[in-house]
Amino acid sequence: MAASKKPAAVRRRRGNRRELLLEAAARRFLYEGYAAASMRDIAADAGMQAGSIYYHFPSKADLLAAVHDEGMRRISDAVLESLEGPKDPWQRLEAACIAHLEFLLEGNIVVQALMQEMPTGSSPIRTRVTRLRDDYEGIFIRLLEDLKLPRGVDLHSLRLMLLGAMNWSFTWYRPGTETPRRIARKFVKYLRISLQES
Amino acid sequence: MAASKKPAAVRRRRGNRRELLLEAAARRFLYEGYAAASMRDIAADAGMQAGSIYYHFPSKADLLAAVHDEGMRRISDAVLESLEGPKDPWQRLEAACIAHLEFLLEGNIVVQALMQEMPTGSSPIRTRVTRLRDDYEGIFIRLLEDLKLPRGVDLHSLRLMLLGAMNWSFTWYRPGTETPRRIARKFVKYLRISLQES
DNA sequence: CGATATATACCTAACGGTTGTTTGGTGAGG
DNA sequence: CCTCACCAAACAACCGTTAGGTATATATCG
Repeated sequence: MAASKKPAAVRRRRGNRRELLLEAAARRFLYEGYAAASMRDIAADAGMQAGSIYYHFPSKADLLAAVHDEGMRRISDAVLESLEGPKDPWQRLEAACIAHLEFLLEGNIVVQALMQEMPTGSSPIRTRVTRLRDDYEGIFIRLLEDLKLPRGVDLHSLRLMLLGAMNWSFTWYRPGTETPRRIARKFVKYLRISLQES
Repeated sequence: MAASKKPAAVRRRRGNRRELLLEAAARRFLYEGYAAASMRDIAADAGMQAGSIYYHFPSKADLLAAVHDEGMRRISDAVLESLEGPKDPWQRLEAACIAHLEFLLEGNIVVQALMQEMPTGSSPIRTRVTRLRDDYEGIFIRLLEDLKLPRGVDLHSLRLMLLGAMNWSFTWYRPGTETPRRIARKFVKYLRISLQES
């Protein structure tokens, strides 16, 4: 019995389960929605009791906010990293779209949870989340500017169109048929054919 | 007084409040989400008691299904009606997109509620809703086929791209800046420039 | 070095409130 | 008189959250 003195308990150190909790919450928020996901279920998925969540997060709303923050951070990092290679503006846009879609459709649960539920009302949490989202979409604004498109093309609408098409794919995408990479390439291609000749 | 023999009570005949209930439910589902909207609030908006809902609908899930059915019916009718005028394939596509976006962004609450919440899980309700949605999107498939686009253009992806861009606009659209009509025109234009030369 | 204090990361149990739903009744129109 | 369309009240179940206790790891001290 001396061998099992501290079998797995040693791994349970400062802040270890917090990450687990975040992932469990993201999964529940994604599949059931924020309101329908109960703190008890989330806690159970993370292997703890409902009350224990409040050691890590002050409320359910803050849990959602934390999921959003983490998701935005991860997809932002991935997209920015994808831009380190290519130099050609169209290739850069394509690389960003591929990274965006791959993270959204195959990536971590935490990122996918972003699409399902926005903090409701006009809470301070919501405004902060909105700002994070705007910052992220700013990346794509800059990519479109670099394309040097002909006058008369509204970059604002174009960004909304491209990101909208990609984000909506979250609702219909099922693994196995098309890869996120190929979907992203097609979307960019359809825009490229038409807009490139300046 | 013969004219007001049955002043307002006559309007309260078989199934009259059902419509009101549907509208109230749609509004609550839209603004608060399905799970967060309570039967008591919905009933109060329709001017009745919570229990009275169950005279019209057997459960909350069926209420959501009814909202979906009604919403799909309304937007389908609107889009099909918009196609009665124009003959040119591109004009027909544009007309359909305008009708789609106008109904989605400014139209009836019942239609807007479609975008917010899908029946979760794999319930029979969900599969029926999904089938309705597929039928509707079939309209756009046919419109794209009529365009006689060059080979190599995947109509399936193109439909998903176009409808995705439009549906996602529901998340960012705010009245006052751009009209749904102008947004639809731009989206179609960006595709048209690139794909038309065959 | 061993004993003791402290902080961490939970658990257990309970709180008041809200949930979807059911049951039995009721008043008015046909 | 009877059916339609509701009301009033209650049901158990579940909700987010809180309070208090506890075992473990780490730091402090004699």
